[in-house]
Amino acid sequence: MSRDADSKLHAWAVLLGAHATLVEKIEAALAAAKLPPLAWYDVLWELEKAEGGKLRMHQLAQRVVLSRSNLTRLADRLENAGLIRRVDTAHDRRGYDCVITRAGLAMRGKMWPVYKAQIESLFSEHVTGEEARAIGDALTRVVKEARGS
Amino acid sequence: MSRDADSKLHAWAVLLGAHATLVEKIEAALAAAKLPPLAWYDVLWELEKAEGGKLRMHQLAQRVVLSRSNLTRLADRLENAGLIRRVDTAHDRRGYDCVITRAGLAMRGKMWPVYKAQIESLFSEHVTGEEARAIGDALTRVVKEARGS
DNA sequence: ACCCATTAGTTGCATATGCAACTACATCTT
DNA sequence: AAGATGTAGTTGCATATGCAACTAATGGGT
Repeated sequence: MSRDADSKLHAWAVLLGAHATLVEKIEAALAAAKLPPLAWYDVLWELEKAEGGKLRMHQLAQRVVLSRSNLTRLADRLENAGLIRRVDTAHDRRGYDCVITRAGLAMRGKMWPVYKAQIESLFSEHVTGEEARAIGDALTRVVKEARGS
Repeated sequence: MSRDADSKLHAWAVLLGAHATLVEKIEAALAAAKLPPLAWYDVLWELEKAEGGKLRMHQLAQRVVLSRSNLTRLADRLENAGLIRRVDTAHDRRGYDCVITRAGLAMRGKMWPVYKAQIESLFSEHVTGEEARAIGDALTRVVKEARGS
């Protein structure tokens, strides 16, 4: 039991280290290809996945796990770059829909191969299929609990 | 094979989400207990683990995965708070050793229970021992490769 | 011994981030 | 239908972060 507890704390520590190391390398690869940072990718991807390519600001903030104030400015930059647009919604005059533009779709398309290549060489290559499934299952459960309750 | 590739990409995506979600919650818990952020904990812990409670700046930067410039200022804050000290090393007049102070040890001791409680309720509770071992093993390998080559 | 490339660490600058306060609108309660 | 309460999003401010340029010291090659 204490053995288990230790291996869990250890797993968390290693997860932190792996995250930091890989994200740093991925950001470097994107920058080297003169592409925007990972945060931009996340926003574009969430929008592209969403029904009609649009989401409300607060939904987007939740999905990319950013404070709302932070998302406001991130959205400013993306809008400035022409990759998204803010359009008024019919039903709630307080808020907007963020919509991905044609240029946004193109940019995500350009970022993905670079990103994917990094994930594969840094992560996938060194992880077995079984481990990947364990990671996916376990962390899906973790996220669900953390957000649900 | 494509099945495997997908589950690996998926695992990475979930890992990113889990990291963001949990770190956010842990930071909130530390702040609520009027304790310093996670980054401070990392520095203190690396120093405490190290031989003689001291490390060179660049070693510390590597271990906490921070750019050197960033570590300079993080160290400033910690030094300012009396938790670490910078002392000249005998052998290299360019650099310093960062040493953890008595107050630094005490602070890490105060932070750990709060941090640990969060890890357990957010992570350990929802992960089996087997999954934890898979995560630890796989990501240890990943980090080693990413840093080694 | 001397220069050159390298390494350690800090700083200027631009950008990114979170919190709390704010405005504007929506919704609930009575 | 009016006022209280809550929600959407933005902004001011303080802090945090990375990159590139800088200073200082080391070490290797000749």
